[in-house]
Order: sequence, then C-alpha cells, then structure tokens
Amino acid sequence: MNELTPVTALAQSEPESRTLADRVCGEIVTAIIKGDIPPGHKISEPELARTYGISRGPLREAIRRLEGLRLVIRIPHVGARVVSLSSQELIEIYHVREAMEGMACRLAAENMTDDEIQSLRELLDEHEHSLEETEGRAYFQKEGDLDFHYRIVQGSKNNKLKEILGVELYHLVRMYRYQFSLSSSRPVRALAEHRHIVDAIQQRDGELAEMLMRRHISAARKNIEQKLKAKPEIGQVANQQR
Amino acid sequence: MNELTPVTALAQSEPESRTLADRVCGEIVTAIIKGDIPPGHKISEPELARTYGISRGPLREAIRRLEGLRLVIRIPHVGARVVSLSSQELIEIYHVREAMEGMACRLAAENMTDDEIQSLRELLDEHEHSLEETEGRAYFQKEGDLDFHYRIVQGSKNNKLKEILGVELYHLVRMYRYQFSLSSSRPVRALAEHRHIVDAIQQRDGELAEMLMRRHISAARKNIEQKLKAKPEIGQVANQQR
DNA sequence: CTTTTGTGTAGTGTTGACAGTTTGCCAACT
DNA sequence: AGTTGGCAAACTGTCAACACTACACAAAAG
Repeated sequence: MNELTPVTALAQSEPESRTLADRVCGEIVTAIIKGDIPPGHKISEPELARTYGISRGPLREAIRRLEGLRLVIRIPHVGARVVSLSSQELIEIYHVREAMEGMACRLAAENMTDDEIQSLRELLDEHEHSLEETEGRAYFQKEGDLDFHYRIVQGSKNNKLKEILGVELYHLVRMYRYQFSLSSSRPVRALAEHRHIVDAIQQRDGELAEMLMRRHISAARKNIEQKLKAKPEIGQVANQQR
Repeated sequence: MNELTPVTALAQSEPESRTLADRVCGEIVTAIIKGDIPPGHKISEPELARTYGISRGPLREAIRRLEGLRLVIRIPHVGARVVSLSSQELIEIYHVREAMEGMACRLAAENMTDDEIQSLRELLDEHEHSLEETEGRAYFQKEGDLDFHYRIVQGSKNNKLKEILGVELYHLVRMYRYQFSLSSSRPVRALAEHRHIVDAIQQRDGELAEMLMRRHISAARKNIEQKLKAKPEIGQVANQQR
C-alpha cells in the first residue's frame, strides 16, 4: 500500500499528476476547502472548463469524483453544487468520528509499531513547541491536530478505516475549519488529551485508548456545539449564488 | 430527504432512471454483487459499452461512480478492475461496522420514533416466520439481516452514518455474501440478538443498545473468521482473467 | 393586477472521433 | 534456450460537436 504522507500533503500535486482529471480534481478540492469556491455555489461545467483550461470530459469525471468525496452534490439535468455546511452535519460528522476513531485507536494500540508510537510522541513535542511560541494562534495547530488523528488512523492498519476517515471525512472537517475559522480552540487541553491517548497506546491498553479517544472527540464536539449555539447563524451561510 | 426503501431495493431501477449513467451504474452494481462480473475481472470500456448499448461517455461516469462505491479500482492508463476480495478486507469491514453500527444503534435508541420501532418488530416477526418455514435455508434471511441493520442505521437519523454504511459498506457486505454463500449461518441466535437489540431501543437505553449491537457484529465477525480459518483458500479466489 | 402559457437561452447528457500510452507478441541477438 | 528489443494492436484519456432538458422571461388571457 502506498503510505500517504500526513494530511497537509493531501493537498498534493506531484509535478505532473498522472491524468488531467486527477490533477484538476485535486485543485478543485483545495479550492473548495479553502473557500475559493464557496459552499452552495453552483459549479458550471463550461466555466470551470475554461478556468482550468481543459475540456468538459475530464472535468465531468473530476466532478464525479468530488461527488464521491461528498464535497459536491449533483442533481440530474440541473448541475453540481458545493455541499452547503449545516451545523447539524458537522455534529453528525463528529459522531461518526467518535465511533470510528475510537475503534481506530483501539486497533492502533494493538497494531502500531514502537517506532510509530515514538514518532507520534515527537509530533506532540513539536505541537507543544509551536503552541508555546505562537501562544495559541497556531495556524499550524489546526492541521497539526488532524495530523495526529491521521497517524492514529494509519496506525490501526485497517484499510477501510483509513479510506473512510482519510479521504472522506477529513476533507469535510478541514473545510469546516477553514470556513468557520474553528481553530482547535482548546489547544492546551487537546494536547494533554493527545498525550494521554499516546500513553494508553504505548501501554497497549486498547480499551482505555478507545475510551480516551472517544471522550476526546466527544469533548471537541460539545465544544463546537457550544460555539454554534453562541452564534447560530454560522451554519446557515451561503444560500448565495442562486 | 428521500427515504430509501430497504436494502433489497438498492438494486433499483425505477421505470426510467433519470440518466443513462445512473441506470447503467445500477445495473453494473448488481452484476458485480451477484458475481456476473467476477472479482478481479478487468472492466473493458468498449466491451461494456457494447453490452449495455451505450457510448463510452456515460459508461466512464458510471465507472467513476463505482470507484466511489469502492466496488472497482482504477489504475491510470490501465483500466478498472472489480475489487478482489481478501478475507482480511472482510474482517476489516466488520470492524468498521462494529464501531459505526454501534454508534448508529445508540443514536437510534434516542431518535427512532415509536412507529419505526414497531415496524422493526414486525420485520423480525416476518424473519421468524420465514425462518420456521424454510428451516434455515432462508435465502431471504441473507438480505433480511441487512434490512434489519439498514433500518437501525436509518433510525439513527444521522445522514453521514446513513451515507457511509448504506451506500458504501453494505454493497461490499452483500457482495461477499453472494460470492462466498456466507449465509447468516447462525440465524437463530442472530434473530434472538436482534430482538434483544430492539428491546433495548424500545427502552431508550442507548448504551445497552450500542453494546448489544457491537457484540452482535463482533460475534458475526468471529463466526466468519472461524469459517475462513476452516477453508482459508476462500479469500484468495479470483486472480483469474489475466 | 395576477396567473398561466409559450418561447428562448443556457447548460447538462450523450455521442463520435482523435491522440498518446500501455501491453502483448514476434523476431533477432546473446 | 533465454532474454531483449522493437512493432503493432487495443485501449484509455482527451476533445469538439449535437440533442434534449430545465429554468427564466415575456406576453397574453382571465
């Protein structure tokens, strides 16, 4: 299996990706995640074809793939739109993550190599440093948090988990974070929880690791729910662009 | 949201599905699941285009969609192949199901309506009857089991769960069952477990419901692991077709 | 003034054709 | 005899053109 690099590299583009559709698909993904193409926006095939300088054929395939990534939804004879972000959907995603990453964490405790665990510890050290320096602003922390979770998922050695979490949910999570500027928000506590999780994994205590991870994500979800309750209009952006 | 009919209807074809690609996609899905197109088989675009009497354009889109459903894998400039079934992958899927359906079951206990629960009970009654009559042969039981799980997932009212389990994993599970003739194998015990789960849901005991569901799926997984251990060659079929 | 119907335009679905790459085979060479 | 090189066929990726659907605006009727 091709070992994927951390999340930040999912925004990939090797010098010349193999096929036009693949490359354009990647570009559109980053455009959507970073908000260059706002949620709810209509995706016009001729327009995008001109933008990227390709024909409609490959672009249609790219859009089909985006549909598979749940980043756009298509309606026959009408067109494709970028998924509109409802706060409820975000909550749902966190519920799914709670279940799946909990399982991933238990499997990671069983299957991760000692080297991987050590590398994970070093990653947390880096996070701590960048946290001290930037004092919480930590743009990197946003992606860094996902890097941590990404590695745990990789450590589960379960390909289905890796597929679903890695290529399906994490894109959406990243999108939400960019759009809402939802920084991890409680970075200090999160980092401490991360350390406890790694401890459990190192002790090969799968049950504890699972429980800690589920609590960790559950806490993050509740944190987000509070934030959303404070300013509830945030989930209802983007009924723009007809 | 359009409420989907039970699993058996996923093999759909409304009189005239809206678009060619969608319709053909559905046909190919059933062909793959039923084994008409064997695992590992090369998918030739011109050949399939002739078979279904359409052009390569819509067919390519259908294949892209199959890729999204994880039923085929594509290699650039080489082509698409039906996923080959490894026994390990099947185990992995059951691990994922354990986590996700456990969560689904907890949410179902919180969110299912009384009517839905009642309907679920009636479904189990039907299963019991068909079980008594056919004395375990129960071709229907195979799909019936998935119907039960499908309804629980629907009852969770979590769209992400519904998406991932409904359109992604269940296709694969159905494929394995057809290919390996893995009937539910322990239908009596499974039915009893189903009843206990419904009981927990009706009592709105989410934690218990989750635990029972996880045990249920975990037991099914272990059952399959034993079967696979008995005849280990079963997972390594299909290196055929060049 | 409101509602309905007809027409026009934009855009998606579909088709066919062309170019580049991969693969399999055959022959020549070691 | 085994291996390597090149050649040809098939297939995938890409592009441009056509057909049909859906939506919008406008005009006419109630």
